[in-house]
Amino acid sequence: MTDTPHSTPRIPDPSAKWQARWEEMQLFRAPDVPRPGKKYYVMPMFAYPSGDIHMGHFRNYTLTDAIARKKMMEGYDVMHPFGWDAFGLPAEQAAIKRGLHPEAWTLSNVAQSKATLRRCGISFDWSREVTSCLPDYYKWTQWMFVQLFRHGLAYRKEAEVNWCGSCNTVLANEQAAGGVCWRCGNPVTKKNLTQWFFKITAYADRLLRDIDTLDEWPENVRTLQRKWIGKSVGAEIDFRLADGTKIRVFTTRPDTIYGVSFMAIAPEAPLLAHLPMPAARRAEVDRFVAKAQAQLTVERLANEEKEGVDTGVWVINPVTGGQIPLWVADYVLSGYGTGCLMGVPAHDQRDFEFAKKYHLPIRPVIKVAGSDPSAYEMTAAIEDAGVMINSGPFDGLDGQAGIDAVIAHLEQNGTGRAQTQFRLRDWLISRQRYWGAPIPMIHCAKCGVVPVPESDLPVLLPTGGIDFLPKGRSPLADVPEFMNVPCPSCHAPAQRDPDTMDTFMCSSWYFLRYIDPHNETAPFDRKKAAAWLPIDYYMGGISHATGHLIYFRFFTKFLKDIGWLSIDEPAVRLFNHGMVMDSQGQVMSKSKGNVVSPVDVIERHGVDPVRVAMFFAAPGEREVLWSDSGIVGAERFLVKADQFVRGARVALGRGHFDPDMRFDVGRLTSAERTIYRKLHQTIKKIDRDFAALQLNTCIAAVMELVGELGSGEQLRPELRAVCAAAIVRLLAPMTPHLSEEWWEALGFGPSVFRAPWPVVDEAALSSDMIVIAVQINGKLRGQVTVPADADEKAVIAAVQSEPKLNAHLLGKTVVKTIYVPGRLLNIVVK
RNA sequence: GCGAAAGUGGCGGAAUUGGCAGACGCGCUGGACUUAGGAUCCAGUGGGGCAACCCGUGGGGGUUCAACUCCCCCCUUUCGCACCA
Repeated sequence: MTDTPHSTPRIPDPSAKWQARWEEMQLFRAPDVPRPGKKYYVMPMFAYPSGDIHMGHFRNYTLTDAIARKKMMEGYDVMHPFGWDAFGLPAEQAAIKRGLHPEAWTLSNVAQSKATLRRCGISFDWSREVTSCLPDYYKWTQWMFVQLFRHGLAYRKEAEVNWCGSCNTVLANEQAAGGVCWRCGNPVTKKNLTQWFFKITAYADRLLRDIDTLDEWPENVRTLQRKWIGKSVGAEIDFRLADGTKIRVFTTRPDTIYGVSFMAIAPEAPLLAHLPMPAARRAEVDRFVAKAQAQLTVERLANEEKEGVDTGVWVINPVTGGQIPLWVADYVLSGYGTGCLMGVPAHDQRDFEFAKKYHLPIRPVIKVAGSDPSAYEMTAAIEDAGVMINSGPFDGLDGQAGIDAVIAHLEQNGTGRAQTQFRLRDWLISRQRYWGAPIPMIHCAKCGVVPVPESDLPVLLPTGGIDFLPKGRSPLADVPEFMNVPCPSCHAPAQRDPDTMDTFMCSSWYFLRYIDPHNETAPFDRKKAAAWLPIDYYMGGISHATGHLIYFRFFTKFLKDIGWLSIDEPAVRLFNHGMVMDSQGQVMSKSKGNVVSPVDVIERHGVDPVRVAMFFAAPGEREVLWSDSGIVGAERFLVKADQFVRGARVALGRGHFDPDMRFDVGRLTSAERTIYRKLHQTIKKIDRDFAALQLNTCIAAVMELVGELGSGEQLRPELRAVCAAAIVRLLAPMTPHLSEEWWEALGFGPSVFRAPWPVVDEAALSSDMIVIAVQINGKLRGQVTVPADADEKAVIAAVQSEPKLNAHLLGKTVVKTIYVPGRLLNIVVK
């Protein structure tokens, strides 16, 4: 990125001076316990230390920085902490590539990024910094694991899991969405492994229900979470083989039980091996299962054609007693419901397609809106609710009544019951990688799985002499000094768990550690947590909608249940910032070579002009196509503001003045009144736009004000100085260093962030004359200026006395007039 | 395929939520000051027209005195989810 020699006057960058002052006065140090009702906890998602920070980080953190600073000026005890999400695969991969240890690589990135953030003047309370790969942090990550285990929410099971062959590890369901690895994008395969899971499904109902309370979260995140949790209400129904073997299905439509014409079971279903299939069928089924299992998840998703094989086994419908064939089908998911479904082709489109392909009967049993599907050949399934037909004693029952009646019947006969299913799966937490927090569990031949006693935490990740190259099994398994420990319970020789935890475990509770980062006896102090929580403003990217943002809600609820927290939800408000792209609209990435470093830009222009340019480019939630060209306007504006502020001080002469002095509008000149009104309109606009993080229009408002003020010579010196003091403070969240410099130049101290935020003078807003837009037949024809208290009649009279406007009315009849007080008059004529 | 969001000058974006479309800025054009201008200042800048006016917020319909805004259909882009029984 080249930069032409300077085409605008530079404004001196006072950032180093003020950053040192802030450090000295501990401006950003949050109190241990905030004053009641006066706390404000604002945080960006912590960062993955993958190198130095780029313009995207700069944007995110200057946004929370601006919020934090405004809240300080509004008199809040602000906590604005930061930390490092420092465990995880990329560090390992980068370290392997460079021949470094992941820890060395990670910590050097942390140091580099931190230096840059300090250089940018972000108002983080560095005394609360957390780094998830350090033992004083992951000790408590392990502690969390132990608590989950003790409360029955961490368990081991053999399961078919998502495996990334490139990262050589298992992945959580959330990390394998779409059948590809979240980190490297490689297709995911399935493996049967014994792994640790967190029983997040036990919280599915609460996680879903409480989404309704998150009314300051973006609607799209709430929708994504609802769908991800995916609640389905219905029934489970037991079908039987002739020999009595139960085959259980889940359905949301028990009212279609008379329409079942086949059963379909997932190729992965363990039950398949035990079914009494005829030999010829068995061979064909085995071939089909082998083929399905060899397929990658992505391929299977891409294949819209449903395929299956008849097992030759017959099943009895518990309600009708009818015999139906059991098929293996690749569209049945082994992980959802029971891995087996009842095929109702007439009322489920997937079943319909399957039945068409394999010529299975299609029996309509639901009638919608009077048209009886038995009477014609169906071309698609009817999935809407309707009246039951061809259903024996249930005929005529409608919708929910039909569902309830069938469930009642099933329950009476012990062949089924009401049941709710979730799409959400338990959270697979173990990883076969080195760079993570060791799972604090010990496997003893005699005692089974025993948690490491809390007094023995942390289980240190060995750092010396480890071969951490991925081999598909845990590197720690090959470190005997780590693996071999006495059983905490019987003291016999035992083995540690060789796996490490998913990094999302570290990020599920970091917001709690900020509250009490140096506590050595507990993850955090409950009283401090009660005082600081919940997070008032949480800033992050949309990409975490169904991962981290569900996990940290889960942790919050769990910790509440075990008495550590008193809140149900971790964050009151969530804001998804937009991404920063290069000027072509491409994502910045090292491989593309289009990464812009904030350091370079800041060195050339100073911190605050870059901040202004970034804020001014777009509202906070929108993406920004970054180019240096925006800085030009920012610099011009800041030079003007600088001149105005300094000029105002000079005009006033020496001595103190009250920056919040009110003026009696009646005693101001008309020019002064206009400016005084504009000033308070600006304050009002900024308060409103800031709330939505539309800092672009906040800056535009100040630009307008500065433009209207000009040199300010038309104003009495006191008013001019008051305007200057207001501008300095209104800009302070956006231009913290320059505002400090100006605040000092105006004669105030010690920091503009200890000064009060300007308050709107409502009396200043009113005006004696107002401009009314005039429309004739809905078309804008001009304006009239009338006294502010003019009524409709007076405005009409003003229009008629304006020859240009009146010309439109001559020879016409006024049909009606619409008057929007203070805004607009529309005259409809014929 | 389903869902969500978006589409406004050459560009980034405004529009008090149904009330003067294009605020603010970049860029561009002309002028001033200048040895110079890539500084600064002044003026202009959606399109058409000498003008009165006309047209204009992806396209087409509709509701309304009034539509970027609300409703219906379509197109494009981006992002989620992707057989969840």
